[in-house]
Amino acid sequence: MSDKSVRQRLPYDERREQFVEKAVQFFAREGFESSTRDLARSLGVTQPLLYRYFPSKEDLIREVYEAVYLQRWRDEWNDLLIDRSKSVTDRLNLFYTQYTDVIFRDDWMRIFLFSGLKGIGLNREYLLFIRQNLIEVITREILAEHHVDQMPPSDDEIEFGWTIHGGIFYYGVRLLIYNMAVHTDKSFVIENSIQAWTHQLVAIRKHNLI
Amino acid sequence: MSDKSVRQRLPYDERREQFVEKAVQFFAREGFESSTRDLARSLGVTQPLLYRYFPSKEDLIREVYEAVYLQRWRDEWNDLLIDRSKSVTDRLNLFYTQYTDVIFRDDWMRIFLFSGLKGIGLNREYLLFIRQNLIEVITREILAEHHVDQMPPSDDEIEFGWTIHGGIFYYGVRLLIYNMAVHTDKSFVIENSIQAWTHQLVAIRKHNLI
DNA sequence: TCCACTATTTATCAATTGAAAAATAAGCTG
DNA sequence: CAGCTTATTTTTCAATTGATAAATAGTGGA
Repeated sequence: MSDKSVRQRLPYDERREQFVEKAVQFFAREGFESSTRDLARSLGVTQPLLYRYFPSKEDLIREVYEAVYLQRWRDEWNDLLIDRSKSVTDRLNLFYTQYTDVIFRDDWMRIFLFSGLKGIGLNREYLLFIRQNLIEVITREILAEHHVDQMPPSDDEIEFGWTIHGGIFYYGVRLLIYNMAVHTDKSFVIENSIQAWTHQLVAIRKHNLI
Repeated sequence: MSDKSVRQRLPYDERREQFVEKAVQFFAREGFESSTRDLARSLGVTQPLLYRYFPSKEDLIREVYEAVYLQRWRDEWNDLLIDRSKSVTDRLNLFYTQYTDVIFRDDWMRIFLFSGLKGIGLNREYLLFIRQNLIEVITREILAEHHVDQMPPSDDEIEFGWTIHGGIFYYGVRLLIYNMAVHTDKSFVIENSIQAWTHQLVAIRKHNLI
């Protein structure tokens, strides 16, 4: 508002990138129902300019989703999780420390929850991805390390993985969404979750083997 | 829209109650950004009538929050959780079966998440209530049953309770918010969560006693 | 230096929103 | 049945919304 006269002219791709990047933060903070005018103001441009880059608000939001979801999973994690030169516990500790560094951020958490409530398909896709690349893999690795991997993971065993994963996720929700005073260090939560995961999973498996 | 001429005249309290009750379902389904006109339509009345009962949309929403949160905790649960004539496992099984019957509903889940993202104070109050009346109580009971209750629960031990509780909660989120196909019975999730809770909590305590 | 291209702004629209004011009618009391 | 109370509807408003069209001004190339 102060320096109206200065018209910042950026190349198409650069401006577009800037818009998406800042839109992530904006919508995470204000919710997807906030106006395109407020978004434009926070970007330091006028509102119609947004429509030069995105046909509609909905299209912009879709790009926000994609920016948040698709670019945060590191391919190296796939290798780490099956690296049997390390113990499963070490692998899981390393993975969840890094993974929570990525997702325990205000923008990621809030957009994940916002989009879930709006019923976008992307959430389901993401959860399917997590199941395949994380829950199932870890379950197999734990069973292998304890030499009880004669049969593939059952639905029930996978489900217990979700419970633990959800517990860790919920720690982030309480921390970032509900701003609860969390008196415990993240590493402690991760450590105990992993211990409980391995121990209980083996217990389930052995119980079913009888 | 069909029978405009029929003007249903209800006593003040009755109509007010009806409005709050239906508003819970409406906002859970459509989100809090939906218009008062749509809400009124779903109620079968005209939009200005809402303003005879609530000064503003915000006030109505506040009442929706309260209706959802405050009226769902059963006082008998406080007694159940400390009833040492039963094993802690039995108590927890009974409690979580009933508790999830109450909160694993579309309206409860969605309004809980919606209001959390909007940053209403009620969420924090509710979580503090859960901590005091559930997590802390259960932690004490588990420690007592295993005769390791010389010291009160530590923050870390409470935190692990949250992890388990969050895992169960997340099961509901996947089921009701993300509409994921959950192949496992609720009772199985509860059972394993409880087993993991008791086992891991005692492990933490014994580790700290050394 | 001038011109063409296009990034950006200004001006504007129609639809929707929360909310208030005025008009109407249901139903109780005498 | 008359009359009063008030629950409910009709009408209306100003503000905000997503989106479009036209005007303007940077910037690179001939």
